[in-house]
Amino acid sequence: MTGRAETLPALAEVFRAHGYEGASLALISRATGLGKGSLYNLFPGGKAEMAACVLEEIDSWFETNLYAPLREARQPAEAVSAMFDAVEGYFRSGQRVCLVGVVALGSERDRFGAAVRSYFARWIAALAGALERSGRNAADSTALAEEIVAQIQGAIVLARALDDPAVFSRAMTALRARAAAS
Amino acid sequence: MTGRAETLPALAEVFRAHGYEGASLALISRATGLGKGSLYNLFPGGKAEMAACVLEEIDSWFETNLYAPLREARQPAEAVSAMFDAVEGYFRSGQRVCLVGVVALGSERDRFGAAVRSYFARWIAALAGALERSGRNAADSTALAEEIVAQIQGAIVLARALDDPAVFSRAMTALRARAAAS
DNA sequence: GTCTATAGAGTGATAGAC
DNA sequence: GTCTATCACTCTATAGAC
Repeated sequence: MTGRAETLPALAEVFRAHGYEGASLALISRATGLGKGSLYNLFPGGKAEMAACVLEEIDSWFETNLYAPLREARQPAEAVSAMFDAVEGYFRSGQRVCLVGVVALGSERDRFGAAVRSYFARWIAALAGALERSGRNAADSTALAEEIVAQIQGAIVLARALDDPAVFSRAMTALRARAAAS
Repeated sequence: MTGRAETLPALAEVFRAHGYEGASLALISRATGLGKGSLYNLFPGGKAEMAACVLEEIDSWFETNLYAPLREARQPAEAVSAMFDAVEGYFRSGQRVCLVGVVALGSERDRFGAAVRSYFARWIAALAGALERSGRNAADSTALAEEIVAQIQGAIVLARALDDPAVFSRAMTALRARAAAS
């Protein structure tokens, strides 16, 4: 009696590890412990629906754990700091890839374009709002938020390329300092 | 009588557009205009050898057009500025993906690990050297070089995710300013 | 009986290797 | 072009819950 929710974490790891095209149903079947029948019962739309559900789950995790706190924080500076904690934990210091970023770089971008755009646009908007409420003007806040989100994505690429998690941690430390500065 | 060199640009575009797994021999055959037989004649190692050659070609383009000028510049500040020009042109304002970055994020990372690591390590080292010769201390130069290279990678992700080349251009403008600052 | 969940053989298409 | 392996996917069969 397994539902979609229980399979999503394993599904997400397969897509992260192999990408959309590389995640074969055989791999998915092995990773989830579910036969093809069960998978198609849970996800009638096949692989595309599986990926869409995974992206949705990721989106809602970020909404709950990052965006909402950034938006609602009474102490925005602390919320920004907490965001960096969450980011370091979630991406395992750059050893875990950002699936939404991977999709944005791949040829599946068009299929999931709306979800990808929304994920990043809301991240930037929530962060920019927190920066603004902690004393910056609107234009600077948006610019810095965009830089921070991009730097996080780039730090994942670089940490994996150099096979060195310290690269990711250093980048987060530098970003914290920039976010905290005047 | 086509050689490897003539097929590499088309090959590179296929890998950039579809990723390593998504670049099928059928796509490659169509993009290069070569039959499968010719492809295996040119690249006996198959798809893996094609990708390795493409990465090598990219590496040597960067070596010639970015790293060497950064290392040898008599006016390092101008060389850094020229690097940003080259980067904006090469990545088409973020509409063209960095294949080395894509490989770093994918499951093919281990296969091409040495090439990927070398590409980014040499970029950072060459840039850090130019920053140092333009007046910074060694530690700051390395840190800033790492940040800049990561930010370029992240700006590609973000520009594609938001489907907005202006995101990439803004990021490059901000980086130029940081590189030029004291 | 009707339902949902399961496993897995079997489908044609297409993969990469040669 | 020819090969075999594997692709995403369909379908049949079977299970237990009600």
